[in-house]
Amino acid sequence: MRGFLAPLKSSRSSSVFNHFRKVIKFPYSSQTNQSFQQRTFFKSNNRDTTLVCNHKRFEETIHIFCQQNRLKEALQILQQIDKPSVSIYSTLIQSCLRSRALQQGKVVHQHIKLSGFVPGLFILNRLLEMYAKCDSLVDAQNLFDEMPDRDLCSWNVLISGYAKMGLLQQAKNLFDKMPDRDNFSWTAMISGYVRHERPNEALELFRMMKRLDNSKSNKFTVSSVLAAAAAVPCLRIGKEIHGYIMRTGLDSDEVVWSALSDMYGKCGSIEEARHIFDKMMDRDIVTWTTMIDRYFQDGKRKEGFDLFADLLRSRIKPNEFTFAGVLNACADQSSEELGKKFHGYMTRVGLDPFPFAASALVHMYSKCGNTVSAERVFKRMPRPDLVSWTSLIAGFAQNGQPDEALWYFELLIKSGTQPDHITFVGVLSACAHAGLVDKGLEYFHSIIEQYGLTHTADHYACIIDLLARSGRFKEAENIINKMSVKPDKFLWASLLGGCRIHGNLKLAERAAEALFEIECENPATYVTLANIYATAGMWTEVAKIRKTMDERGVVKKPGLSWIEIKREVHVFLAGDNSHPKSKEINEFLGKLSKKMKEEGFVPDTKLVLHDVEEEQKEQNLSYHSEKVAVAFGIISTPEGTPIKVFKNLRTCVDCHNAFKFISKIANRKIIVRDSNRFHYFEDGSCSCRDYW
DNA sequence: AAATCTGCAC
Repeated sequence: MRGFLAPLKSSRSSSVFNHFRKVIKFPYSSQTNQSFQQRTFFKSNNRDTTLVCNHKRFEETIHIFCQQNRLKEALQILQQIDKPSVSIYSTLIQSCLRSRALQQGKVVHQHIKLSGFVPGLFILNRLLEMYAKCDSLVDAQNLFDEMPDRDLCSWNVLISGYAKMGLLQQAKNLFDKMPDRDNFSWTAMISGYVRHERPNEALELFRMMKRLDNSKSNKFTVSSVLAAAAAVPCLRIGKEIHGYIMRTGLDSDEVVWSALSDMYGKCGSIEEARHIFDKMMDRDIVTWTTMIDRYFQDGKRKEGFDLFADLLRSRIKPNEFTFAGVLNACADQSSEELGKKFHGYMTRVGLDPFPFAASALVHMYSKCGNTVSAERVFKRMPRPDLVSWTSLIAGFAQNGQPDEALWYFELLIKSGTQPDHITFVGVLSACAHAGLVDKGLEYFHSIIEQYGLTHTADHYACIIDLLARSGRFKEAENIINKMSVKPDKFLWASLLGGCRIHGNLKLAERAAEALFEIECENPATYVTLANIYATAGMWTEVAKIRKTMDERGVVKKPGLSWIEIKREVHVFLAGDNSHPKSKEINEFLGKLSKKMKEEGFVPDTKLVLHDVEEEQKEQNLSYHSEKVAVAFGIISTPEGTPIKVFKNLRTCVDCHNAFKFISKIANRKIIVRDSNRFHYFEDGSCSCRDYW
């Protein structure tokens, strides 16, 4: 580069020029040619230097433009050269491949054909790869068929291109036809299966490979096959491969170790994964991120954050994937303060506009109930992708801002982006939150009619939720009876919930029966059904359900609520008085209850089985966990501060009503996020129009 | 001269 930029000595340059003048076409007059040189050669060098135009320099210019991804300019210069060398073509094709520029790649291919250059296998394979990677398999296939000679590489490039696109059958056909196979062929085929979620076929192929020719496996093959074992997931097979790796001495590569650790993590053996992680000599950011995320997915938040802290102390820099995982963990426990800290860090290192990281930020702020910040992050994104749009829409929907959610959806459509099935989950739940049944139905039908997508089980669950909540059971049943996919547990649970609100006993029994078949261990189904019977005064049935629960050993999960105050998370369990301020909280709640009764609050006594907590309440002053958390929030923050509380289960009806009164009496905005939605209470009313 | 491990939205 430096040599190229340095001016040539004039005496030498003229002879070089003469040497090449025969093979260079000059479409410009000498005057224009002069300015052309300066324009192309010295973009990055302001020195006014006299240069001689020669073949070599044209080629070097092309190399530089390719390095800078300035394909258009490189192609312009290509037109000036009569007989480009192999390396020029190779550089150009590689550059097209890198920027996935199919059209420019075709121009180069055309140039090769017209220039009379007879491409060797090297160039042809490059072209083949370019077509395969630009997803233009028709061109790749045509070229492959035209090729007079093919080597292993040609086959492999085509196979790995076919396999990556998901055309596994075609790839397999090619693979079977191959005269000879090397480890590239095997790896391409195996990783194709893994990538398209067919791990068992990948493992089968690996077994076949071991049987036919053991020497063909290398670090790439075993990494792929470990990913297959992780995807099943099957610890036994994973351990077998681990043994194989040790026997064959393939354990010297970092990526293999990384895949190994990942396999153990995914197969549920996190200690073993950490053990391998600790033994690794040279951990890269992928390894770190994998390990940290594994902890989070295992519900081990503390270990995850601790490891992240270790990472920040190391010399390895976290990337946007790392932050996406960590922010997701913040979102799960709604730690806005912690999330903000990471946001600040991301801004400092310049990671915040990356789509992956920005979407995670939008998600985190939404899950913490801060749609203002979520929207701000979104608006700052240079080019928001579909995931960011969907995060924002879903965030507004969950936060009781359906108008904003639908407004952003319309904006998304106007921007020309095609929504996907997940976007519509957000849209439909926004309609549910707003009680917009007909609008919801309209969107539901538009999924197929306007957007050419198919209805997923999630869409059906959403629309049944919407119809059942508003008591439109006939329509709900009609949809269920002619659904294109099997109704899942979320759909039945929505229907059951709707039946509870409207006291539809017959349909409730159908829903509960279906739920018992899918997951007989979920206590929520028993409790809801019992409550429906209780409301109808059918006490024998209630007793029967209690008995069945005992027999099957079904236990209601304990309700858990938490609140973050000054970066510290306080967790409350119903009936648990271990918090240092327990006495104060109970006193406050006692006073509050009295005041609430005066204001006309009637505790809901019909719901006998909804909670055991309920029954004990009057006797020992043990309150629902979310009530305790709210009370603690009120007494530990200055007047006027909004209270944000989170619960692992769904908020109970009684508390939902109580919070309306509390928001008025204490003059506080109360925000409760339960397992699946937000509830906003202000001055005696709640924003959720869909709740109970 | 081609490839292997992480991964945001419901």
